[in-house]
Amino acid sequence: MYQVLENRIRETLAQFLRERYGIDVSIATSRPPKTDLGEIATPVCFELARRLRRAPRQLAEEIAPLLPPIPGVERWTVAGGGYLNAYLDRAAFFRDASLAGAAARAPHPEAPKIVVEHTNINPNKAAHIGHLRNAVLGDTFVRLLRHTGHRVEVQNYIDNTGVQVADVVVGFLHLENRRVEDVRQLAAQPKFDFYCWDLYARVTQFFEEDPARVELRNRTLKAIEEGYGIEAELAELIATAIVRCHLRTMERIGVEYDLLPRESEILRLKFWDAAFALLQQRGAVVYATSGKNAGCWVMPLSEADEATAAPEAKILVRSNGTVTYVGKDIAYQLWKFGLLDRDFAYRRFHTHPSGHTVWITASEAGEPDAPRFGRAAQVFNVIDSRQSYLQNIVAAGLRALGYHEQAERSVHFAYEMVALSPRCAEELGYPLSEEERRRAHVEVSGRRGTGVKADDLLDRLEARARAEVDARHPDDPDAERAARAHAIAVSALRYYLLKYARNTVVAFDFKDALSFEGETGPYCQYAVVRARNIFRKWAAQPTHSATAADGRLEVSLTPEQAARFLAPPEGNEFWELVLLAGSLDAAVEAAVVAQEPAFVAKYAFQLAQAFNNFYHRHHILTEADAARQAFLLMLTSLAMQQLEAALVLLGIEAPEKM
RNA sequence: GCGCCCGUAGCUCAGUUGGAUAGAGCGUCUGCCUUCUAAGCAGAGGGUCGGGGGUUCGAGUCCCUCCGGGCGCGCCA
Repeated sequence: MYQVLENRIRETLAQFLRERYGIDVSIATSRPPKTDLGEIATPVCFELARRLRRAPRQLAEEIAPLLPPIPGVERWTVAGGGYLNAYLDRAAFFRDASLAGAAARAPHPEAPKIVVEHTNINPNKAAHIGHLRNAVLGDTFVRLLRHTGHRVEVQNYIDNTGVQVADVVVGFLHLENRRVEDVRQLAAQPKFDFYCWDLYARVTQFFEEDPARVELRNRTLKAIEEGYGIEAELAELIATAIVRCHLRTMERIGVEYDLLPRESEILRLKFWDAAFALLQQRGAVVYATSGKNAGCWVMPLSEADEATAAPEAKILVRSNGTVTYVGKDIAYQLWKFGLLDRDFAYRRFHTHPSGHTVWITASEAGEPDAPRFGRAAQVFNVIDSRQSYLQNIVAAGLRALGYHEQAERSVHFAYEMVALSPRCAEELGYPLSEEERRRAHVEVSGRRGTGVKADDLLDRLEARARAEVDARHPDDPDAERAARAHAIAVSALRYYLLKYARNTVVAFDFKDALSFEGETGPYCQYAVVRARNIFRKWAAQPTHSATAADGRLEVSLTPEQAARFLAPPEGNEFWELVLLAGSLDAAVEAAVVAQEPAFVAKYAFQLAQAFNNFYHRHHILTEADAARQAFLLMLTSLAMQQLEAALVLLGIEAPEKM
């Protein structure tokens, strides 16, 4: 609702200034520090003052009385050195916000498609907290985009033919001397991803002990890429089993996908050949005949500099003819935009708990009723910021092909890594040097098997939540308590990963992550539960049960009464809650524009905090004045609805009881 | 060496195209449960926004510079 008012004010003001002063200026708006000063302010007169060479305060005083009426705006004042401050019609805002609710905008079926690629875990070991941050950020951003009416396709890229899978294959074959059948049995076990986590770390050690063993990896990788022998068979087996483990893990926190594109198909269907032909055709790659890159196909990244003699270039095809990761990524990015003259075949792979189907790519025999994947108008790649160099090269590749618009619309949705706080690393038994102990954080290494596994963390969160739930509601059915503990655990985890801005390194710490108090997901859920309790008890009163049976709040309150309860000064505290509750749309829009899901997390917490404060000060069920009680109920309803909606966008569900 | 990011309260972090008196959580201390659930609320204390210079009506925010820290820069992915 707030955003609607903001837009009205911006448009009206811009038009007014154009007509009266002949000036085109973008109108910035902000929230005044206190509601005494109004609800929406603009410093536009300062900008105007510069252009017209007049005093800002004088201009503001001249403009304020002349502004045309704006629906929802009661009056204007001039404040400070020349702010124009709008005072909203409180009762109208309350009514409109309550009526508008928090419904998502329906996407147009023909709207341009946005592809969001996230998760992308190497299918050779269990997921860890770093992967959780990726998935939670990506998933939340997808929810925000869909809520604002965008058509979104979620892709989770599976690098099933890479070095990491090859290493685990080497582990099974040469470290453990397993046969395919042995591995097949292991892969059917529930914690196969944990098994591979340890094996992968052992393989890393195995290579370090004797560098000559790397040859094993190279042979294995080649067999996997070309798809022959026991190695390829094992790689397929392992990667598919691990992908299923990852999907299970992500389903625990409410993350779902549309498509799993696999590297094996990019190879088999010769996506690279098509991309390479394009790159050659348009002169975007050159064959190096001399220098350190002799024998390779490279993409020049800068003009040859006479001073340095060696222009910057990225190798796309190695001298042995194999394609680098970036090369394959360029091909994949081209496919996402529908710029590659080929497509995958698709098969159903899995059904999420919601009933949604996840598709996987195939090289042949696709199912005929598969949706049309790819052909995006915009692509977000959720990848940690350590890969920004490579993401830039992918975009440079598109530009080199002349696809400037698609390069612009290739967004690296970057976020900083999740490391461990030194305390946490020591808790986990990793030895630290004196120097590391003084650091803000220490990096984990999947290669060495250090880090916090996603499922372990979730188990701990659920156990902790379960203990809290059991202490409060020992007599409730077991299944209900388990479901609530799960909802609380998910909320704690998702909020913890979403409250940090993307460019903040998260120094993971069990104490913070396992907390259910203060700025946490459970705190936000608790506010919703408190509101629900009020309605449950209110509806249980004999005189109300009839009206509340359909879940809708039916109380009688005239606009005049609402206006009276919201009037300053006594009504200010209510008005501030109304205003905040009515600002979800503005928070979501800001989050989408800035690509920063943390904005919505912060908003949810603020609203929960404001509601808890209100809850504490006003006892609704014992309110004697019927009109006042009706008002308080409506206010509670508004705050609850908006908070619930904000939480759903964060992937958090409030349980009935806590 | 080059590139990107960060430096705000004891700790962890917000601070939306530059805007009004810089905020929150945790921790510390003090109060509040016969009340709609205390996973809560209220209060106290805590700041040269890393240092210096500049831009302007106005800088935590933009520019320059220095200091400190993180991450990249491979015929790995």
